[in-house]
Amino acid sequence: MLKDVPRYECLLKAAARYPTLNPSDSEAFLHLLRTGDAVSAAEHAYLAKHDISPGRFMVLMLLNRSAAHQSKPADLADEAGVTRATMTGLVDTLEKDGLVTRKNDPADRRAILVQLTAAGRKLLGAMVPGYFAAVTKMMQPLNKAERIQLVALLQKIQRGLPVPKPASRGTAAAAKR
Amino acid sequence: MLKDVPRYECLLKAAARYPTLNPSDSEAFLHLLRTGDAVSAAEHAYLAKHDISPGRFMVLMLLNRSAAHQSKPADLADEAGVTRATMTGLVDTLEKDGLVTRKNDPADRRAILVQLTAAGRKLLGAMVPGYFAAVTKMMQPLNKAERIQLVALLQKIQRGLPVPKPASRGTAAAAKR
DNA sequence: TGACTTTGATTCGGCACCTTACTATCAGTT
DNA sequence: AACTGATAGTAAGGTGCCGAATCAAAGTCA
Repeated sequence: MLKDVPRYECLLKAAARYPTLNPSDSEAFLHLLRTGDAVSAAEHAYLAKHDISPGRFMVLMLLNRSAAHQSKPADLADEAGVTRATMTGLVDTLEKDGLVTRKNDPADRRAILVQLTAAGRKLLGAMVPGYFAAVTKMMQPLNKAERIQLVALLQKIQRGLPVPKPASRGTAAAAKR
Repeated sequence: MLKDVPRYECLLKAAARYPTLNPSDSEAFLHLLRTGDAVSAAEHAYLAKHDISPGRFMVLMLLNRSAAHQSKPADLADEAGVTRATMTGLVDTLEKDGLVTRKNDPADRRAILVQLTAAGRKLLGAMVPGYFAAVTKMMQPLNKAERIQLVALLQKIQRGLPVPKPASRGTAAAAKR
């Protein structure tokens, strides 16, 4: 992802060739992509120290949040914003590492329940405090007022955007009616 | 990527369990990740209409920017922020689609030059105006003052972050001395 | 009940990206 | 000229994610 955002004057020059290019818009767009990517990379780097990917970490956090420490893959996929196929893969590797187990859902024989194991809870206990500390450190350069401002600006953009995509099946059907 | 950012009150509750969790920081962090991801997905969706990936598009844009419409893969990789191995793959598929060609660099027999073909220029001509228009549309919800504010906030965060990572080889050696 | 649509989970193939490990080539030192 | 070390490009193998296709089990409605 683009090592350096072009300087504003370069954008101005480019705008001469492309009438649809708005330098200020493009600048904001590029910075948003770039910073989002950098933050995401920093998160990835922290999680990698514990041998876990962002996707797997999210699954663990979602399970940890639920009272019974268990959920159906389809629900996890919807909450995490990934496809069910992807969730199958995530659960596969988590299970291989002994962090979750699969068991049959007594209420629906098609479904299974993914459950956090003791090892999974232990791993979370060991890494979650450091995770939040890392998040705080990343946001350090902004004071509280600035953070609020940032959230407000991001939300404005967000609302104008088509909902991400991995709608998979559930939401597609839900949207149709 | 997390379909809905948790509401602030949920973050407050979570903070009770995890002393290192700062709700305001986490909220900003989550929104940044989420919006960055959504914007990137929107870009991806636009480019997909022209059967091209963000990575390949970036290569075409970088080539288009240079006067001779040609560059060495190593330079492209550095500018695009990907590894050289990844650049080999990107150029492979671009070449397969006839958008660029590889030729030997007369000045260095290890190197090659990647060159934009007429088809590549034609494709860019057809899609770049729409691309910038889409960018502008995404940033529509923000007025100019807000965009400037956003860029300023993002830059503050950016500067506190470790430089992304795919340093590959060039910068690693450069940084060592 | 039987025929339909929906939903849950999975498999498969594909893409983009990474790291690691090579083979050429070049450039500086002795 | 030979030695050393950096650099150019690539191949191989792995990860994370997606879309499409498949199959079993529910749900729905005549």
